[in-house]
Amino acid sequence: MNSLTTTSTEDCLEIIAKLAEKEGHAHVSDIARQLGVKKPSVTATLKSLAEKGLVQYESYHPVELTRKGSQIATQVIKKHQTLKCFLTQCLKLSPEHADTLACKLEHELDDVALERLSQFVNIKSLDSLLPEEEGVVISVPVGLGRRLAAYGLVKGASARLSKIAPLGDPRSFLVNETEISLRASEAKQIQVELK
Amino acid sequence: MNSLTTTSTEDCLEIIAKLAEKEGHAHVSDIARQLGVKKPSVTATLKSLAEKGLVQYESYHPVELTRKGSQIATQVIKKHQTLKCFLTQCLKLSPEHADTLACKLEHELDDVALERLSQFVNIKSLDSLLPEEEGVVISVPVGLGRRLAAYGLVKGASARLSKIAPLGDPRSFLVNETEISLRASEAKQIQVELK
DNA sequence: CAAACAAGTTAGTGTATGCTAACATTTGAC
DNA sequence: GTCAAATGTTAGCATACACTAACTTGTTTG
Repeated sequence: MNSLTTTSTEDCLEIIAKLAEKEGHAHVSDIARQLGVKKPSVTATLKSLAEKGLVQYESYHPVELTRKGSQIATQVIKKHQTLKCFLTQCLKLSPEHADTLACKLEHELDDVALERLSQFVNIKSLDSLLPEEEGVVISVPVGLGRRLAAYGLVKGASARLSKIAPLGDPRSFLVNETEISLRASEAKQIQVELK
Repeated sequence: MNSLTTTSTEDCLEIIAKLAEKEGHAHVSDIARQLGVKKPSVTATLKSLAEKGLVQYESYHPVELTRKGSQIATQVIKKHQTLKCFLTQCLKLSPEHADTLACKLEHELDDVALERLSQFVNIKSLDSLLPEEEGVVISVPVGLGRRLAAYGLVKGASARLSKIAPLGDPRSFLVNETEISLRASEAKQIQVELK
């Protein structure tokens, strides 16, 4: 009856991903603070996440997202960013307000609605950029973040297609003046907002 | 810590309001069906609603919304309709899909966001209609519904300002060819979508 | 390197929500 | 008017989520 992920499950994965990205590791205390709950609640949630195979977790040890967990986190973050875009740009809410609200709405947004909303606010995946289009990166999948950040491919960077590859898979993009080569499978997971 | 109304509380009030409007009374069985839960769950919810002063309820007797309950129901329905408008018109979701999703999102939408979303999809309150504007009624507050329906003021009816009253309170509207006089306080609660 | 502090966990509760099975009340058909 | 079906309720239970208090493990620092 229950889906695999409830609201708090998703929230927790999302925060673990963000912390891992930013700090390299996710402490129980930090998760608790971000989530606005007490530490024991986090411990309990982590156990349940571990049972579902979404994180790798042993008591007193650092938490890691599994592949499955990363995928869910990436998807949630995608929804969050798309909603935030809509809330700030179309509804003119403040970034803080938009974040708060997006956090609540993201769990209800199904995939079809996400797709439509993306189109509506002009968000594409990096791999679907056309030659003359330029976009601002708004989300990078969990896991790829650390590697790509080194090349300047971070949230807020602007990206454009630099070379129309000869049908080839590794495609080149110009990110903040720097040329980066990405596999199509990677580019597909990166969201950009068209100008 | 808890606000007065949780998701299921609001859902329940909303459904009671709709049933009362349509059928004149709200049966436990009907509420349960609409809400997608079993009857005992509804009984429990009604008790908690009664404790909060949102419904008048005695075992084996018909449920009635209190004034406070009606206000909340009206507000929830307003959010629902506004979201539905956005989902169907901007995101091109089917009416069914939009209803389902709106039901989930409506509980998270705060008042500021509702206000902005209304502006965005061009929804006004009836009392703010300008002389040349015409709008389609999309929600009528709980309680007023039965009376106004008699005059043709129902969801889907089109309305325009017929007489610019001399600053006067009872203002006249032309609803589907019929002239209706409304108090400003009433007109303010009726939502219309501009064409 | 040990004590003190920080970080994390366990145990025990509480609330919200929903369920099933069994019981009670109403209502309507004869 | 009585009794069966429909309707509604109670009791008992389960799960998700969050809390506090008390305990354990890890870390840091003198």
